[in-house]
Amino acid sequence: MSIETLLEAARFLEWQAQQQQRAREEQERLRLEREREQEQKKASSLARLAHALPVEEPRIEAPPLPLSPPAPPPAPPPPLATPTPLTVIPIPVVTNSPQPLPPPPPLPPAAQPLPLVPRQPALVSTPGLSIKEPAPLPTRPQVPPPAPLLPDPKTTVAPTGSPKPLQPLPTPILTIAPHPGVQPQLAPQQPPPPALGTLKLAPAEEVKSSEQKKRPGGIGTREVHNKLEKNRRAHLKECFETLKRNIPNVDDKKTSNLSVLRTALRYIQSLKRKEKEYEHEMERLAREKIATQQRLAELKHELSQWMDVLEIDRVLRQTCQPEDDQASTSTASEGEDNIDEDMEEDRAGLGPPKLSHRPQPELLKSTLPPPSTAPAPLPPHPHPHPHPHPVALSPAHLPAQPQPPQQKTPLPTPPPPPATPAQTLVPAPAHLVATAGGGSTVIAHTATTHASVIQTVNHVLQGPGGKHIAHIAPSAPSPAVQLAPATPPIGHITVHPATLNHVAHLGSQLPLYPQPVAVSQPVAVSHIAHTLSHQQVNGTAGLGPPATVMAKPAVGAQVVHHPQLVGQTVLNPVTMVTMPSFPVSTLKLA
DNA sequence: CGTACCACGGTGTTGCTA
DNA sequence: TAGCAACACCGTGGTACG
Repeated sequence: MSIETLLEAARFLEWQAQQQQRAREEQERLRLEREREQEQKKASSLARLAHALPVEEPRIEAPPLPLSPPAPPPAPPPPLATPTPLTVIPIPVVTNSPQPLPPPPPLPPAAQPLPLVPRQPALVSTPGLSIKEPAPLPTRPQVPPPAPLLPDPKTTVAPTGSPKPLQPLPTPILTIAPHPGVQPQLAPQQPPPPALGTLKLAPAEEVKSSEQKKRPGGIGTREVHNKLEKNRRAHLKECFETLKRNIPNVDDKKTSNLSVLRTALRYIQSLKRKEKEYEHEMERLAREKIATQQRLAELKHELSQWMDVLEIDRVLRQTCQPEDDQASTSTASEGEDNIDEDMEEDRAGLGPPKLSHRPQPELLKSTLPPPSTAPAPLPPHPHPHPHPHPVALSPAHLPAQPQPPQQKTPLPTPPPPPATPAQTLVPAPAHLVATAGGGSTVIAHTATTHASVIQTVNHVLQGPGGKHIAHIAPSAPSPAVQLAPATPPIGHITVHPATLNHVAHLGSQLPLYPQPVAVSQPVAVSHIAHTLSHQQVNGTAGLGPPATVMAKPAVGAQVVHHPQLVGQTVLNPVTMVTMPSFPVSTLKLA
């Protein structure tokens, strides 16, 4: 504020100086004109008209009024300096008004000018003079405000006439008000625009009191105060406009401040509501995300298990390959294809009905093809399922995997991936044991490294059976260590009656599977054993279409369905050992 | 003491209504 | 078109605060 005031003061001073200069110029010009006129008049009609003077005087006065507009500026200058040059100076000084100046020049002490001027000083003198005179310079600050405005009012007022100007005048000078007659002249000087209101209020008494008050801190403080208040309101207004701009759907100019506030309130409330809604939405999405991630983890786990199984199977087959050459082996398969293949092989003269070993290519093929290849696959590959190789015995088993038809019948639906914990699946070395004891062939095809299973197989192999084929394809890595923790009890073990003894030992021999071993349908096993003895193991026994194998009681296929052994089907007379913990565990004994 | 805030009153403008 | 209400603007005085 102080800065502004200073600036204003500076500007005022400049303006004042300019005004003074102009006033001087005008005054001089007027003087010259008057002098010239006077000279002319005098010269022309001195002798004739003695009245000429009065007429001229009015003229002279008149000019001052019209000139007054410009004059006013000079007025403030009342600065004594200007007047000095002129003889009139003294008068103007007192009145502060430019008008005084004009009158003096004309000297024509005629009627009007004189009375007016003297009155002003007199009236003002008491209150105003004391102030103005003592501190001409200090007074400037007060004068300035009026000055800038003066020009306009004067210009407008002056022409109108003496009476009208009076009203406007009072305000500026403050003290002048009382004198209507004087005011007109004075008005131009100070009547700055200072609010009309103030002017109105300016009745003499009030003005005096206010002036007195103002003296101390007076007018200056009030003006400053007004200015501050004005700035404050401007700022307030700006804030309202800013607020209005930030509120959507608000008319630019037809909304009052009150409506702006109300609209803003509503807008803020709506934003809060939206915020809450979005928070809830975010929470919901977060929960959904967590659930999805869990589901994804499960799927990954299943996939990893399946992949392990596939890998194990592949490795197993690769490893089995050499042995197959020596002893006929068969991969799990009950499909027609397998049989057909076996048949073909037989035709090819690969060998007797026994166990026909597959050439590696086939094995690889069977393994390589992804589970997807077999839509309704049998245990083998319908899905990378844990027990894709349910059948490991008959020669037909090896090639079997690819065959879809059979799969349908035997193992209806591949069980969902075992819920077994995600153990690290270590490709279990396949154990293929081929022994030719008493003309019987025993093939153990296992995809699990689990010691207990292998042990079992070995044990079984040692038994008195004819052909013993064990195909164990656990889905789980089955390292003993890993299985130990949460190994579900062995589901079912179907064993040839003759091998029951040995199987019975499983429970005890399986260090990791202390659980009792269940032997299912020993009767059926007998059939199996019987059929096996008749070359059914190799599939050449006329099992017929794999799809119907199950239906054929003669086949004596023993199918053990364990909740977790979905899709495991043993078409050939075998003993299937299912181990829940393992994706696939099949033990077939012939 | 300077500044800011508030309240009051006056005035001008604008839009609506009888 | 006059009257009215609503609104904005302004000046002014009082008060609180740093």
